[in-house]
Amino acid sequence: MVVVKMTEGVEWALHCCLDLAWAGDTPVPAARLAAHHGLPPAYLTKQLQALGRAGIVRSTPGPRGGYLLDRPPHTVTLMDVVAAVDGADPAFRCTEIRAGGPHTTRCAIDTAMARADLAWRRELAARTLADLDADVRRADPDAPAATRARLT
Amino acid sequence: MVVVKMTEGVEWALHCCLDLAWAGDTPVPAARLAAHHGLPPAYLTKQLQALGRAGIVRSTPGPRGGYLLDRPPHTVTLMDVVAAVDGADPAFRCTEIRAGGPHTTRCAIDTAMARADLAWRRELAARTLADLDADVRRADPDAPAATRARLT
DNA sequence: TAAATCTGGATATTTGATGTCCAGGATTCG
DNA sequence: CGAATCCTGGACATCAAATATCCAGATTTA
Repeated sequence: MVVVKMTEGVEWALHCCLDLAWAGDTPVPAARLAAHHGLPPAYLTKQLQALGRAGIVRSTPGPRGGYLLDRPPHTVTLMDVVAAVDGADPAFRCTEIRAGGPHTTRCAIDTAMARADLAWRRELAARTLADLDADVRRADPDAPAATRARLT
Repeated sequence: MVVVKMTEGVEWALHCCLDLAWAGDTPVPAARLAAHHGLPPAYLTKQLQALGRAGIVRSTPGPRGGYLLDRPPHTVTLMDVVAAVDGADPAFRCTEIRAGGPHTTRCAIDTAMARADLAWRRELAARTLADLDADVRRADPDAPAATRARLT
């Protein structure tokens, strides 16, 4: 019974994006990202591919290949990542059709829910990977370098 | 693949609460509410019971019994209904434990998500059944009376 | 007492997220 | 060139939660 539900995949994707931001221009194989977080590699692959289709991440095949962040961290919002992995479908679509006339007026409940959903998206769109990076450095300045070392 | 997911039950519960507001002090049986919306009666019952446990709705058994809204419409927020039906659990709990020290610092991703969730809840907590009623009357002044007539 | 209605638990069904596997293609290195 | 590494994409299996059904009681009205 969860109100705002996000797939686990979003959490993984966000962590991986931050990891890739720290890894810089060194490709990181999906298997290493998965191992770093203790995740099933075959499933994490799905999220990475979704990020790739969204243009957030880029991949290079072959030895020494792997994934790279394909855009500067300050241009990738959390909403971008969420939309890439979980889709950008409307959150709440009320099925009631107003019976009053020929116009299909939007149900009042639907409107209220859409407004709440918009507030949620706006909040996520206002924060980027660069913001997360800054937050982490504030709490633990060594964490990014340590992660980079473990991944590359 | 839905980002903000709410159970269908929430939609039903909201519609029923509005219906009960319009029905005033005349009890409406669950079966009639279900028929009005074309919903499975046995399942709608569950949502109504949840609303009852939350003190939003009251029930009276026996013939001429049914459900009543138990609080003035302007005191029932959409968040109240959502919490009653879907629970008020934390929306996003990031599993990463910071490795830096003895403190279990909250992960930056978790914090960002919590902020977005809060914005969503705040929006829902800012609107009441009375607001919805006003919206509906603005679009179709006769709808409340018509619904009341069909239900009582 | 008989009919109407709610209560709450047990249980089945369905849907979507989660997880696995594999055949194929691209790239690097020896 | 050949082998190893790595990604791609689809098909499929599993599992948890929402959805849906049913029923044996309890309560109230008439």
